[in-house]
Amino acid sequence: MRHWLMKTEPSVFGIDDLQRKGREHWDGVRNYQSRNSMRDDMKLGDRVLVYHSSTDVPAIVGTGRIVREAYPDPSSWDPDSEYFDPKSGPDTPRWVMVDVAFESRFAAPLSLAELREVPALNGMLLLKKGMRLSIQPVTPAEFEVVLQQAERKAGRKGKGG
DNA sequence: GCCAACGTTGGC
DNA sequence: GCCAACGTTGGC
Repeated sequence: MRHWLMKTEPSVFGIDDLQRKGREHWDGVRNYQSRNSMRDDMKLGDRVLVYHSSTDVPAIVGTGRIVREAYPDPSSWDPDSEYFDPKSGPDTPRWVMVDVAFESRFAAPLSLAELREVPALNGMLLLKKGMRLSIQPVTPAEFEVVLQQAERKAGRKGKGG
């Protein structure tokens, strides 16, 4: 089983939307490297960190799980979609998506700034300068540390500190 | 195949 | 809104 980080803009689709819907097809990825990750490496049951970008406080906000492996993204040949790509068609799909199921929503999101303060996450791709990939591999150790940090922060919050 | 110009991402 | 860092495009 692999671990991933998937970015999303909460103004478009955030962890609250994922929780409400239970699962969602992750459409709109238009970067070849991210597409290849989804197409070649994402497997059923893989775990996902959900990350909010382009928002006041960019943060990891919860977790999900891959519940359907890569299949063509129909928004790529929908002229009315903001994700439309004239080079993609039903017979020649250029872009793929996966389905992600909601798993958890952190009581206290872990902001980018907080993540940078965790020594064990020094090597995390997300924290590297210039890293813009919307789909990133995460090591099992990093994934575990993130969960621990989220629990720790939620615990502090719960005790009023 | 090079590379300049342009577009996008995304934190700040 | 700025701008650094990338990715893509297209002329040659």
